[in-house]
Amino acid sequence: MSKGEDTRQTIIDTAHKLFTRQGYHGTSMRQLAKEAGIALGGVYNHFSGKEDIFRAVFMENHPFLEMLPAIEGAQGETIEDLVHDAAAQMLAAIKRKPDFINLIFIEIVEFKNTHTHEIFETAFPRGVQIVARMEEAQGSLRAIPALMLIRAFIGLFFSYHLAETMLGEITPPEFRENAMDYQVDILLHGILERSEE
Amino acid sequence: MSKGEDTRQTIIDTAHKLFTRQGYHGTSMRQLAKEAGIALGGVYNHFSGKEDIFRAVFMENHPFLEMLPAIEGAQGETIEDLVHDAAAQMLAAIKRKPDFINLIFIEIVEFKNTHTHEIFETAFPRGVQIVARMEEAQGSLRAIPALMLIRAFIGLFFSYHLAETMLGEITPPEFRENAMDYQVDILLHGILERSEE
DNA sequence: CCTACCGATCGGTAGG
DNA sequence: CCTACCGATCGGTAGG
Repeated sequence: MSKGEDTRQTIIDTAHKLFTRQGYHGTSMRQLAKEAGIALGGVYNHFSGKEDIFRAVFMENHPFLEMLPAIEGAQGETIEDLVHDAAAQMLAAIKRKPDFINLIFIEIVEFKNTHTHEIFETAFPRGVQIVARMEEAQGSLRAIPALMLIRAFIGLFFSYHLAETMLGEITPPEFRENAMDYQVDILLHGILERSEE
Repeated sequence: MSKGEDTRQTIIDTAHKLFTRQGYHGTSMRQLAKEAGIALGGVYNHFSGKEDIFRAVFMENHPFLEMLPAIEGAQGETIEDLVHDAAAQMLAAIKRKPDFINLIFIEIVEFKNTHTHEIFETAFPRGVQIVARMEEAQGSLRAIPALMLIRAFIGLFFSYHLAETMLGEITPPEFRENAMDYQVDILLHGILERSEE
């Protein structure tokens, strides 16, 4: 990696850290430059402006790019095993980068989703492949469009993460203990055909 | 209502509109004052500062205050009817105030949830009552803690709304058609005891 | 509730 | 002529 690419990556990583912790407008170019170890003016050799930096951070760290591999790499013989394994990997991805979903909030609040279509263009083909895989194994699944199943699955993690973020420190423990297990259980029960087990 | 209270309310309503559309840091005190029809300095006769205004907006317009009545007012003989009716009312509440959830994003990104505990203190007792009601009617419900059922139900709407916001304009229609119906169907199937219907 | 104004800091750019 | 970056400062705006 050249010196220039290295500096550019340092700026992106520093911006990612600061934006998710302090928000976009809450982070100044001066603070960003200082923490990245370069002068303010130097930032503009790599990016045309502040929004250009957010765009790069968003493209490199979008939650979908963490979630898709977790789903794609799920292992298991039965649907139950597949979903449980995918859920475990999603949970691990969330814990690895606990505030990566903040990027989506910034994108919605500050940029009105103007960058989301770029992410979607790269994520969509991979989503199609996942749908195809699910439809192959659809033996014991209920007759629900695969897109709706994926949406329910991904939605479960967004709402789980949102609830943990919002309520984590202020709710009684029984509101959160084993919450993920229960939510996955409800989802599984909701998408599987009823059968005599 | 006195003149002063009227002005205060105008500031809150204007701030609510601007914050949800432009974000917190994206809205200046000057713009807020101008759109509220008063001078910049006059705002500080009603609020101690910008954060104080957000706090008032947040307390008056928190999504929970829209969602709780929708759940509390649900009508129906069976669990299915109750959930379907509650879902319909939640959906109506979302459509009435399409970007009210942005307040939560601002609270998370800009304020790190510092105001959420205030909301929770007023919302919690009402949540307890809903739990009690659900446990009375728990005949055909699976053995899942009522708090987990409420969490799944509320989470469904957050993730639905988030998906609509993020993907609304850029996804093919089949990703969204009847999405709410399918998600409610999956939830219902997931929380109801299997029975010979 | 307004006019007038503050210390400081904002995102971005100058020449070298 | 290139790259990567500097110290200094631009015109405007932030909350108060």
